Parts: sequence; C-alpha cells; structure tokens
Amino acid sequence: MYHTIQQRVRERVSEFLKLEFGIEHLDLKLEIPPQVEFGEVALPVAFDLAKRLKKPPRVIAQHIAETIGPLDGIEKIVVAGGGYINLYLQRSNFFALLSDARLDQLETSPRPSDKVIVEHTNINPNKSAHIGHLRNAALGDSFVRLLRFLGRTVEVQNYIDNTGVQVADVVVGFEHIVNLSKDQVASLIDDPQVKFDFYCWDLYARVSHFYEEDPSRLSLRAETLHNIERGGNPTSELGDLVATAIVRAHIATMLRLNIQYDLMPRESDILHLKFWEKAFNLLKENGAIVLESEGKNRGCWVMKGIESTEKDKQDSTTEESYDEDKVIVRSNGTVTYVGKDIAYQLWKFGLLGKNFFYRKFHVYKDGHVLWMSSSQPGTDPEPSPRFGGAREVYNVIDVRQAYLQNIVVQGLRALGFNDAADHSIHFDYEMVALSPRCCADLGIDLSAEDRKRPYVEVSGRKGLGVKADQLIDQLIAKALLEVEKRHSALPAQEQERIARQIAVGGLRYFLLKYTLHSVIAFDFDEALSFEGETGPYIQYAVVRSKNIFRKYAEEKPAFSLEGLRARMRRCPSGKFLDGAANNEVWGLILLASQLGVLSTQAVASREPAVVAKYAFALAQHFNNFYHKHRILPEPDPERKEFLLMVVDIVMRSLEASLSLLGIEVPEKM
RNA sequence: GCGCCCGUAGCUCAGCUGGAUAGAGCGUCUGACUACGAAUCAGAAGGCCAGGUGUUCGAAUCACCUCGGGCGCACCA
Repeated sequence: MYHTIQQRVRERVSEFLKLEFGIEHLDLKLEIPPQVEFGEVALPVAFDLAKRLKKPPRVIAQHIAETIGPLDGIEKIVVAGGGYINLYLQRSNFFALLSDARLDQLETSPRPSDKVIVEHTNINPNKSAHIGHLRNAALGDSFVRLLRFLGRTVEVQNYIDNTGVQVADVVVGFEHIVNLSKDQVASLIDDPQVKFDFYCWDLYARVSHFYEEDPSRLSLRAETLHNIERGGNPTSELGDLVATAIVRAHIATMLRLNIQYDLMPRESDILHLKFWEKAFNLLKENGAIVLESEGKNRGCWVMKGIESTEKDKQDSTTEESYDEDKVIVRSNGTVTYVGKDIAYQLWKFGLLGKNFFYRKFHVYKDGHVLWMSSSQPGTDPEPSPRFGGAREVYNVIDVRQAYLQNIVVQGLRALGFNDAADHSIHFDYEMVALSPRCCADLGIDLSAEDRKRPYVEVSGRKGLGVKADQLIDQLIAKALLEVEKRHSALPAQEQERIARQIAVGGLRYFLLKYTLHSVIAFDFDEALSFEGETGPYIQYAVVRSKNIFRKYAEEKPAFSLEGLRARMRRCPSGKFLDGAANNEVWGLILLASQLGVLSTQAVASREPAVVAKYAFALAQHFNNFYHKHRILPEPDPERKEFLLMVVDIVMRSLEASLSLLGIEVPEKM
C-alpha cells in the first residue's frame, strides 16, 4: 500500500521540478523517515538541488513545500532539519484504504510477461543433502516466491549432475568397496530400515580414504566416470539407479522445507541429446574457443582469459603465476563442466536450437507436477509445459564458483549473445561453514590449526557436515517438547504437525536472516533457538492475533473479518490515529503497509534477508502493541473495532511476509 | 602473485544507491503472568563502526592505502 503513495509522490514531485526549475531525469530519492514524528515520506531532494541552484537547501525545501500545492492523500508538508521535506499522510484516509487492501500480492503497473528461470539446489546426487545445500535452496526458493509476489512468471529448475565425478565415486564405492550388485543396491534403496542417502554419505567418505590409501585406484574413478558418461552398460545403470534414488531423497528433504521445483534437467540428457556438440560447433565457429597446439594445455580446446595474451609475455614461468585460460574440452576429448554449463545456459535462453524430452518425475500433493528431462520422447498422455526460453536467468550458486560462472557468461558473450549474457545472473552467496564448537558437538576431531580458525568448511568428501534431515529431525524433536508442554490435550498428530511447522519456521528463518555475503558459521544453539530473532517468534505473533479473532468469534458468532474490513473503509478512525498520542499505533500500521516496498527492494538487491528482517521488526512492533492494548475487554465498541482492524492488518502483512520466506503459520503455539 | 568477500556492542549479525540521536538478537543484571496463554513485554549496562588519508555542507556508508580473517585462480564441480 505504501508503495503506491511513494509512486504518487515521486510522479508529482518530478513533474513539479520540471515545471518549476526545468529539472528532468533527476534520480528522485524517497526515504522513510526514522520516526513518524518526521512524517511518512521524506524527500532529501533539496540537498541535491542546492549546488545546482546555488541556494541553501533549507531555502529550496521551503520553496518547494510552499508552492507544490496539495497532494492527494497528503495532510501537510513540513521542512525539517537542514532541508528535509517531510510529507505527512492523511492517516484515516490511508487506514481506510489499507483496511480493505490485499496484502498478499502486490498490485503494480504492468510487468514484463517474460519468463524468469531460477536455478537452485543443484546437489550432486550421490549423498544426503547438508546444511550448505539448505542455504542454497532456502535462498532460491524465497527469491522465487518474491519474484512471483511481484507478478513475475518464474520457472524453477534443479539441475542434476548425474554423470559427474561425485556420482562416479559412490559407484566406485558400491562396485569396489562394498561389492554390491545392482540388485543388491536396489533392495538397499527399498529397505525401509536403511536411509539410502545417509548410507551413501558414509560410503562417499570411505571412497576418499580408499583413494588415499592407494592413489592408483584413481584409475577406477576415471574408468567409472567414462562408463557413466557413455551410458548403456552395467556401471552406468548402477549410477542411474543410485542418482535417481538420491534425487528422490533430496526432493523429499526439500519438501519438508516447503520447497518445490518445476523441472530437473539432467546432465546425462545434455550429453545424450548432444547439446554439447551443438554448443561446441557454435563456439568453434565464433572463435570463442581455440585448440591449443603447444604449452601445458596442448591438445585442449580452451577459452582464452581476457588478458592472457598480454600476461603471457610477462613472467608466466614463476611458480605463483596462474593460467588465465580455461580448458573447455580436455585433451582426451571429454567436456568439462563449464562446457556443459554453457550449452545448458544457452538452452535456458532458448538459444541452443535443441530441446529436451520430458517425463513426469513426481506429483506434489497440491497436484503440481515436477518434470524431469529425458533423452527419449515421453509416454505421458499429458504434454509437458514449455520449458526454457527465458529472458532472465538466476543461477543460485555459492560464491566459490564465481570464476566458473564468469566463464559461462563470457562464453555467451563470445557467441554474440550479449543480451543473454547481461541477463545471466549469478545469484552468489557465501558458504555455510561449521563453528569449531559445532564440530565438537558432532564429535569431529579437528587439528590444532583448525581449532583456532573462526570456522571450517563443510566437506562431503570427508563426511564433515550437518545432514539436512538430521538437523530437521532434531528441530522437530525440540519443537515437539515445547508443544507438548503447552498443548498436551491436542492429538499427537496435531502436535507433530505444529512441531514440524515451528521447526521449519526456525530453520528457514535462520538460513535467511543472514545477508548473502556473510559466511554462516553454523552453530546448533543458534539454529535450534525459538526465541528472539527467530522464525517461531514471528509465527507466534501471528498465532496471537489469530487467537484474538478466534476468541472474539466465540463471543460474537456473527463476526466476520470481511464485514469488519468493509466497515473500516467508512469508519471515521481519525480520533484513534491522529496526533502524537497515537504515534505508536500509527507507526505499527505504517510498518505493516510497507511489505511491497521491502519486497521490491529485496528483489532489486537480490537479498531475501531484507524481508526476513522486515517480518521480524513488524512482529516485534506487534508484540509491543499487544502488550499495551487489551483488545477484547475494550469497552468502547468503536475503539475495539479499530484495534481489531489494526490486528488484522498486521496479521495479513505478517502472514504474507512469512509466506515469502516459505514459513507456515501453526494453528496454535 | 592476481582477483573477490568480510572486519560495527562480550558473542552472532542488521544498517552501506552518503543524510535527521549507530540498531537488533543472544548473553548479563532489574522488573512484569488469575486466559486476547510469558515461545512474550518493559528497563539497565555495553560502540574512537579494524586503522589511516582523502572527497563532501555531511562518511559506518564513497575513493585510496595499511593491517587482520576467509574464499577463489584444475584437463574437479
């Protein structure tokens, strides 16, 4: 709601500046004043104009305030400080509009109908998901929700690297360490006593030791990888069996956190459908990659580093100099990940001239279908949606892969696809690491050196990490204890449902409250907390407001929120809103109206934490309000309805905010 | 060696398209529950915003340098 006021002010002031001073194309800044005493919209524009007009800011501000004339919805304009122009809203008017407005979506001017692809999760299908993967998925999923909130059409992809080294390693484990046949692995997968992804987690760590013991065993990896890539042999079948089972496990894990996908493109299909050959030809034709005939990359097709030609002349012989070139095709003829990623990225923009086949992989409870790429035409009677062909692509990948992501974009540019390159966005974020204390909790021995560090990296290879499902289980167990304490009369099933919602709320908020470039040093105490700045704190604020309405409906069965909202549209609420005495309630209402502004900001800055922080601040203000006002015992019926309306507005804004974070609201807490 | 990120209260972090008194949570200490259920609230203590120089009417925020920490720079992904 607030953003429409902003928009109106922006238009009006721009127009005024043009007429009055002949100033155009000024980047007009609007601020939200730090306190309601300073009004609701602040313009620091006079500071910027001071130089141009050679007058003190205060004088300019005064002039604008006096001559701009009345603005719709604005009560008064006051100059403050060194030259701020502060606008004060007509509170009751704004309140009436807000009472009846939809807060769960943003009504905005027409948006581009172009599709946006968000790729996230992308976990190697060879072991269970860990805490680092959860950060990726939570960020990606919340970003998707934000884009949809702003009216964008979004396609969510989860890329499956089912023919990579990591899958090969686990296959080596099955074939050469535990010596299990394909059938035996299949029954392991079906065994309800075995959590297959956890089993692979341990096996994968064993494979690392296996190689360390005897490095000649690395030839097994190469051989296995080659078989998997080629397909149509027992090893590749085993690889496919394992990868598919692990993908199912990942889908289930993510579903626990309310994360869904539209499509899972697989690397094997990129290979079999010869996406790479197509991209390879394009790259060759455009001279984007060259075949090296000498040097250490002899026999490889490489993409030249931007400055490599000049750098080469300098001291490239010293040990510490690094190669600027990136190998795309190895001397043995196989393609690196980057090469395949260039082909995939081209497909996402609809620039490859090839397409996948598709088959249904999973149907979610709400009927939404998760599709998987395929190398063969599908047998589903229902045609698949049209995938790919986006205008804008976000790749949610941690910052350690920035270099690779740049190469991919560089590839697009070399092919002349500048628009696609400009709209290929690496949604980069910092890793989740483990605090030394956390390692101690996990019973991991750290070297004396590592103990001194602020954090240590998660390592799937070493089996060092917090498994996602284990963490979720732990959170649910803890939440369940609290629920049992408070709601012992509820049926067990209902208790568990609430515990799950609280656990997920806690975890998702924990993963989202940090800004992108902050390393999360994972700590059990912080992740398992339900008090203070946490998801459950916000959920609790909503539950409290729902309790008020539930209780009120018991007293007055005829009561309905719709009726209340309609009445409030016409209610003279000024006496409850105007004046300094009502600043606190007004501040709460104003804050509740700002979700649109904050979510726009969150998308523009690619920072879901903005919404997380907002939701928390709003919940905080609400809890304060809740303590100060006893609503149901309120004797004045008009005032009571007004207070109920405030609760409703805040509740709707909080629910919408939580939904952007992928957090549900429990019935009771 | 080169590149990127981080350095704000005891701890974990917001604030960074320059702006109105630097914020929150945790922890510590004081207080507040007879059902709109305290997973809450109120209050207190706690900061040369790593350091330096510059730009500006104005710098936690921008530029440059220094110091600390992390991550990249594979024919792994």
